[in-house]
Amino acid sequence: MGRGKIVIRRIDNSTSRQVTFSKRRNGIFKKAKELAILCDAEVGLVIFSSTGRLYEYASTRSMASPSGPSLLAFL
Amino acid sequence: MGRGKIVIRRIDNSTSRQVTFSKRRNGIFKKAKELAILCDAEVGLVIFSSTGRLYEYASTRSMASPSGPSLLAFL
DNA sequence: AACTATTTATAAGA
DNA sequence: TTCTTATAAATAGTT
Repeated sequence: MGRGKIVIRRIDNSTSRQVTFSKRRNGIFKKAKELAILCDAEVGLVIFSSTGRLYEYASTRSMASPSGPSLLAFL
Repeated sequence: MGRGKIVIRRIDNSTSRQVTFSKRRNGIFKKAKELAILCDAEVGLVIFSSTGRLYEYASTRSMASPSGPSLLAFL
């Protein structure tokens, strides 16, 4: 899915890893939103980057915590 | 991404919706696993189908509940 | 951050 | 519901 085929293993180069993370994070959030809409599903997605930053998506209020969309803030 | 282009809105036909759900659910789980490995990220994904069935994935133990991977079983 | 060549995901069909 | 395949979409490597 790109100029070359890749093997699914940890990307050693930290710059490349960060770039790939950013691209694929956007991709998976888009997929999550599409799935929720197309299929009338409830979807919760939580991602912690290797640097510890949190990214999350909840398709519905019931997939989120009472105070907002911080699905797993308790961890 | 297929024989035709589609608009992202709820699929009315319940059979089609189920088929699309099954395909896209597999796709997003694959993406989640790849993201976790490639980018050394922690990923938690929870999906409830419109029929109420639960599907989930947690890349690491810390993304899952103590008793197993039921990330949001408390909801 | 943009660009494309390619790979991958998948919509429609069998 | 599993398999196929034409095509849309995601993205790896590049600039």
